[in-house]
Amino acid sequence: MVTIAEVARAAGVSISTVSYVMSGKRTISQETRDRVEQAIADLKYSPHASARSLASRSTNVIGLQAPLRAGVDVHVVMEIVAGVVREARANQYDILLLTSDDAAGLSRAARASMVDALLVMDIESDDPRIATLEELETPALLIGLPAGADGIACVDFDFEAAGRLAASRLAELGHTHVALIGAPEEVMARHTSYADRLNRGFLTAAEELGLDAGVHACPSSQESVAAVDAILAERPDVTGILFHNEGALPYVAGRLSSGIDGRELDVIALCPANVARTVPTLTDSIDVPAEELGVSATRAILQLLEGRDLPPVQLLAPRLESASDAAASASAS
Amino acid sequence: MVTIAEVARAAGVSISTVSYVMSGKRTISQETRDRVEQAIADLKYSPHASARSLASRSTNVIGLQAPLRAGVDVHVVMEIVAGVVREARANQYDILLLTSDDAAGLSRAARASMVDALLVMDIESDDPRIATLEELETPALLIGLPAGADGIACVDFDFEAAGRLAASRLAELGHTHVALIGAPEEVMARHTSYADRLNRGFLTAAEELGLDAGVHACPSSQESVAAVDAILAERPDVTGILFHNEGALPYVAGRLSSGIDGRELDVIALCPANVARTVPTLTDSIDVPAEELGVSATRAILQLLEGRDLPPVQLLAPRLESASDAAASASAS
DNA sequence: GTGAAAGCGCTAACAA
DNA sequence: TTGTTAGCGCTTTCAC
Repeated sequence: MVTIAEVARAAGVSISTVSYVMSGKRTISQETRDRVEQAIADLKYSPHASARSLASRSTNVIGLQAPLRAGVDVHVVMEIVAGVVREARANQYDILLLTSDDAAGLSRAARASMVDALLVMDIESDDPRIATLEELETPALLIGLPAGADGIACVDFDFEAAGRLAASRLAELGHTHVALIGAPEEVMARHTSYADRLNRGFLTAAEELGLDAGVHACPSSQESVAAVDAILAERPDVTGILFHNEGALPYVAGRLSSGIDGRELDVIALCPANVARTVPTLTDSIDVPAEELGVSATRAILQLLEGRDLPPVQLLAPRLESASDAAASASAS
Repeated sequence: MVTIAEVARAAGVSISTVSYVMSGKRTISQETRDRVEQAIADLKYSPHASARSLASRSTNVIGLQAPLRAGVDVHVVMEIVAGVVREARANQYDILLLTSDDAAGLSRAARASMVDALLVMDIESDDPRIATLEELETPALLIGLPAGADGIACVDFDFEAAGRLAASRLAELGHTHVALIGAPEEVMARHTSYADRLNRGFLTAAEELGLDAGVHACPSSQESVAAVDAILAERPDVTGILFHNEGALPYVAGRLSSGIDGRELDVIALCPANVARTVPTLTDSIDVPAEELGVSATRAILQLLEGRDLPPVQLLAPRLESASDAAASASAS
């Protein structure tokens, strides 16, 4: 193990000079800087992370609590995580991966000073972890939006606006009977924050627009086919659909796009653009900018770490993409 | 921040006693232990991770390099990661998440002493990161199996045996013309270790059994439907299929199970059991025990950390599950 | 522009 | 069975 002392000796300077060359917190003569940097390179020195964090009282690590189990929108979770890791690394931070469904894990990491900040995913409308986070002195940020206003900053995709956007788009297309086919029963039951908000946005906008609207749960399995058939049978006037169930999408996409029993349907899928692109028969879609969300959340928490102020809630606005746009951008790339 | 010194003062003992109470490396009288533990609880003390790792020269952190981008078997990756995190936590280790496609990230984490060991996923047959790992003094383990025997231990699912198993099962069912419909072109082209091995196992076993066999790439998108049709058109005698493409499975499952143009097909899907369970029309499947794989890999690297010996290659054996078994276990749970 | 030295909060000899 | 203390490798005052 190469230590800072060896680098200092090799460069013929003091330890503190080496430290200041690395941190840039002091002006150093060009000549000295060169010698030190040469020594660092020659010896392949990298500072010991723990020693550094013990002395500086910061770890340059962000704790990320992500839902890892298959079931809920795996692609979305993966992309958010990828965005978080990428943006963190771009700012000299690393990511400590914490298991979900575990409030204790959050305080453990924080109290052991393993992390400088916490990023928490998979938020429920009334999430028990929020109380834990509020007791901690560690900066924290939610990727999600719980029901109550609270002391923890939030960053998320604006699912409520997405619901409204879809409803008005369907109205614009002339539909009077619309349906949101969404998350599986379990997710709805847990009041996962995004499902609640999407439902609300869709239903309120539909009501304002005078549409006959309903929300329907849907399994993320092959059984989605039968489920969708049942929904359409039960509501024979429905011709406009907002579909938000990434797992079920592949099963039902072909069926929906070709219409059912001669009934022509317009389907708006709410999913990441690259998922939508794997389903060419889709008509419209609303992108869930998952990676961008991870990036935004990370930027926000980095702001907190710099002591800068932050809007308490930051929502990424939805954008409608018609299939022709998607095809165009796909062929362009 | 509560320090060990405050705990010591509160309990009326020296700081080393507190340390030894926590580590159990010294016998402590029951009375003293009680007082110390009480003080720890009262003050909500948790030891400072960096201070501890600086003094003890170990971090209790394992670096995990995982492929985070959507594209390759998202469910499988997630479950492996979940298994790793779970098993690591059960043994007092945390997981530092490193971005993939980045050999430099591995040595950075190792040389900064951020991790005690490295776990590397998404291995290609001839992976450039192996050379990097061999230069490091940090224990490392691959989840995957590169072509050449090398100094780094490997744990993986036995894809080659799975290929053989599928071929012989199809032979047993009476098929003489079989096909492996597998990963997308890009994955094959990269020589991802698992794809290479699956192909080899399937083809060699088929040859031994006198089957007419072929391997076909398949996109993980809706286009898989057309791709599969093309494959079946091109090889009109094929009636037995090993299907290994989780992304495409939902698109083609129904079609394959119902037979095509009156041709009856037997399809064995190679995918995690919980994915297979979401596709009720599947006949046979071979489980990819992804979470178990993560657990095994983590156990193996923990052994390395304890200085115990390890078999250089450890492969989880495939098991065939018929659809009736799967249905039975699903209804039992 | 540079150096000396006092910690940061622990662990693990060494001593009793 | 317990206490004292010398580090672990760095950052950052304080001094020049």
